[in-house]
Amino acid sequence: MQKSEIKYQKEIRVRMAPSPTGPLHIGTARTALFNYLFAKKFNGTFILRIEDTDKERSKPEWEKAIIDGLHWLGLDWDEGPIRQSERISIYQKYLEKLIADKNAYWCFCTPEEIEAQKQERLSRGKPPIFECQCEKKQRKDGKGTIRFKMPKTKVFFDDLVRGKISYDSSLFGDMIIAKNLEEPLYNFACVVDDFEMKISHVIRGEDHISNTPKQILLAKTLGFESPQFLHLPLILGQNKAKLSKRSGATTSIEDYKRQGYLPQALINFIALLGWNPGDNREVLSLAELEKEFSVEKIQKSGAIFNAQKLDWLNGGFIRKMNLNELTKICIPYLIEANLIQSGGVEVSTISPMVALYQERLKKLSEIPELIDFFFKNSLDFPKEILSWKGAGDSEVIVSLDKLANTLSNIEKADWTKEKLSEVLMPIANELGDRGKILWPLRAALSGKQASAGPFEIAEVLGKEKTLQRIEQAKEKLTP
RNA sequence: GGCGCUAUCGUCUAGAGGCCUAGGACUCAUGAUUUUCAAUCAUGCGACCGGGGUUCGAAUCCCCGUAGCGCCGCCA
Repeated sequence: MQKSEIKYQKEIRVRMAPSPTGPLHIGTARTALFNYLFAKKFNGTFILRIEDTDKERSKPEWEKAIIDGLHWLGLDWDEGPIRQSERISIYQKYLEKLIADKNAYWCFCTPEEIEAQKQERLSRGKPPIFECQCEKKQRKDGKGTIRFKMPKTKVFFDDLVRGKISYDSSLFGDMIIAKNLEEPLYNFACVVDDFEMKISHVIRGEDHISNTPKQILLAKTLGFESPQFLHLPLILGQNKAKLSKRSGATTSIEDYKRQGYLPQALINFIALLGWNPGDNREVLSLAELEKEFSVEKIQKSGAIFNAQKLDWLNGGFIRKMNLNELTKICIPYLIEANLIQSGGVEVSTISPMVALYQERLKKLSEIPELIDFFFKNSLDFPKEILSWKGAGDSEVIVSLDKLANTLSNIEKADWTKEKLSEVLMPIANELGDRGKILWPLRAALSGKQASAGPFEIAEVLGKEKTLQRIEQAKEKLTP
């Protein structure tokens, strides 16, 4: 399939058009990313348009959530947000023109009549569309809708990633473009705005592909030149269907943030879902994406959301972070886990603990369970954890005694992991099996099967607490 | 049901007719390192949907199947 060429002659203007009916969806975020990258690539303008024509479902708090999410991801726009709800008079003008020109008409059929006709057509193997042939001037409830008189023709368009696509509009029916003069509907408002805002390229999800011919015909009727279209493949869930909350997948950016994913990781990941830089690089920053982005490399088929790869990317970005920055964003998780009080702890107190787990962290939300032992006065764990390679209680007690004796001789001022290692390693080596002493130490200090190393933990804990925990471990083993 | 789109390891992908014994990444397995877990490094497992063409030669081009997905709202 031949891909069509991007028209450069006019100013590049793209838009991101979410409807504020829910949190920022991962698919919406990806559409935003590609629009953003496209604008950057061609030195164009990126516009944020809020499609809030649905009065019932649109909520200001969702608009805020979407805007916050976009900011968090670092996807900033050049114009907007422009709300469709504030442009009703513009749509009204075109609606009146359409009606005056007899390209649109009022339909007073009832929902029941419409449904009945669709069912009837479906039973005959025809597309379930509705054709209004009524001459009604009014409905009992006084309500009606405005329908676009769909021209019956073949529609062709050149999609920037899919190439030539054609449709037969005689299969469409006269679509409703507005509930009334004050309430335009998506397909119509979208066409008017794309024209009014001089949008040069419409970059959106593949689920809009079948709206495209309808919008092209509407635009043509209104005398508008249609923008170029670029339909992105869908993000799929494990079930290979469009990623949805219903199927149990996490879909909102807010939830990913809450789980401790970094915006860089999310951006990197969704960029790679359906696009690649043309070489083997996998880890890319937004700045690098801006530099490398190319329409030619956009995939045609949908991509299944692979959370394991996201985790891998996230872990990588966490490892590269500045420790203080990392600690700051970890603190809310510690507060939520009741390990520390809000506002009561300095970053410098926590950062040494975070430092020990920076390379073990995949998501921020894992930090409380990893470092909780630092905050406790006594550790609650089964004594078996202290045993290295099945050593008996008495054997472990011997090791712990030796540790207590050795460590108590180290000056508080010398209490660094280097010094601890210097003192303890010779002893551990003498034993032939370092684990005989190092494992009980680490286990006694952390109370965990797996943790950071004993010297590092001891350093953060300090001399007093270290010795105290060794004592507590001994008590556990003494009947 | 109609229309449209898509089709390479389990997943994300490289591949523009010979460079393909199909490359990389995630996952998984094994090993090295190591006091544990990570991290890191090394190795391994693993795919061209099927059938016809075209061609000296096809993962790549064409056709036909098949499958999956999307849309068919007074939602966007």
